[in-house]
Amino acid sequence: MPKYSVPKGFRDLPPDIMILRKKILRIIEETFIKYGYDPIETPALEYWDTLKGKYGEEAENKLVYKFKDPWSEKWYALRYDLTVPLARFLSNHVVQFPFRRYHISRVWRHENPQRGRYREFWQCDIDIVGSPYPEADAEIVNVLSEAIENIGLRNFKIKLNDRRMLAGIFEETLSLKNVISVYRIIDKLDKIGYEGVREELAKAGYSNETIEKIIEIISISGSPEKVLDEIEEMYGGNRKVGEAVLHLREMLDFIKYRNKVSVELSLVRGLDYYTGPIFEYVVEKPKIGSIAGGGRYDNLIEIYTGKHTPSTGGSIGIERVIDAGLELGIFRLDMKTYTKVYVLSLKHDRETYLYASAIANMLREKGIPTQVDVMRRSEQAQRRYAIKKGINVVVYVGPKEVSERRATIYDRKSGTRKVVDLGRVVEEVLKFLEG
RNA sequence: GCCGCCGUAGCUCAGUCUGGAAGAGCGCCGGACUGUGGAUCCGGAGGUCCCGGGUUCAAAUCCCGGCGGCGGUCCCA
Repeated sequence: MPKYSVPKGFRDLPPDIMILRKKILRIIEETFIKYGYDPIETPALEYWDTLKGKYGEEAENKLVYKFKDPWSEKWYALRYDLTVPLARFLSNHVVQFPFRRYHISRVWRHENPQRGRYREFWQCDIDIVGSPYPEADAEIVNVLSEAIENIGLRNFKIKLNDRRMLAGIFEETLSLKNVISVYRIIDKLDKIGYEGVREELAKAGYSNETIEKIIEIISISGSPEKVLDEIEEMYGGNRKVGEAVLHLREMLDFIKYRNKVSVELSLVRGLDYYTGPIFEYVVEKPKIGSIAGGGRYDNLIEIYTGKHTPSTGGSIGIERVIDAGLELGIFRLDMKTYTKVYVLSLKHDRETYLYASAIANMLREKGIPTQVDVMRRSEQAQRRYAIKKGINVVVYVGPKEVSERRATIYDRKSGTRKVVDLGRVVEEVLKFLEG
């Protein structure tokens, strides 16, 4: 046990992990930019009043980090997601609609940590503010899908539903009491199966007739078009259901990854602020929960700005993407440093070190990440260091090189060694790096 | 939050059952080795045995409570 440890559910990220994370984040960010999204950042800390009442009872009572500032006596909270801070941001800034923004940053949730779940994690969030139309929802799904695919994860599925279908069917047509508990139960369908859902509904006190109706609804499956047809036939008379079916149909027309989409009435999602389409990305193989999710929230921003501002968005959870990719063997933690070249000093005198430093600077000027010895270590110790770090090109500098104004380049991959004039070092090193 | 397993060096763990001097491998640092060995060998550093209490002549080991990690549940990214 280390003497000083980090708080539960929080982690340090050492260089090899950070190098992988940054690579993945770069791919995601490039995809976002390609679709016209621009970055924003907001504070980690918000006033508790800002976040209050947006996520649902359970989240706010147990999951949001909140505390009283001992100096000002004010209540603060660490942000729980990036969507509510966006809504708050809009009350302080004038933007042009559609406002397409991305936000890649940390969020905090006081949950019990386990596989793929941490108390501090990063979300890669995109939103379109201002559009009520299904093509905006479809664009979010397309961007997220492409980003996930660009990372190298191919075997994902997109579960799609609409809050209006849930409300129309369960709350209005069936007029169920305590719908939240029903949502909780049907949300578990994937894990416990139809029998499990039946049992839990019975345990919760619902009549057999009601249970069979619920089962009938959530067992509608097949292609998205077929599912929507059936729902419309059964519940199209309900205004909310009709709106949702129409919206999802139009949305599907714009989705490039339609073969990955399934419309599932058992998809619920916890956050209170969703009002229309909702979706979740899941991978089958590592059992890791969802890797991305989102939906439409037409009423959230109005709370902050006073203006009705329909919006839609979603986010990718980077730690789950990484955990899944590592487990599937798509990613490897094989890069320990960005450094490409190590300049090795064979003698620990001022002249040799100045010469080594000059060569390193020549390489750096060409943008080649280069290290020199600052430990005055033996040749062996320096060589071992370079090997351990996976630096394949070593430039040897000793009294001979200094007096002859030369350098010896050693390439570990090919095992070749070459003595070159000082003026040609950069050029020759580049050849080794490319070869 | 609840249930289960676990906690000994930076990491993986042995030792715990049956109480009696704190260990191994890997990693880290250095050397053998005269200037270009992903080798081999040698040496060195590194410990609150998770924390607190109890039992005992004696606790890493037994008992109680806490904390932390992992898996499940809940929920979600």
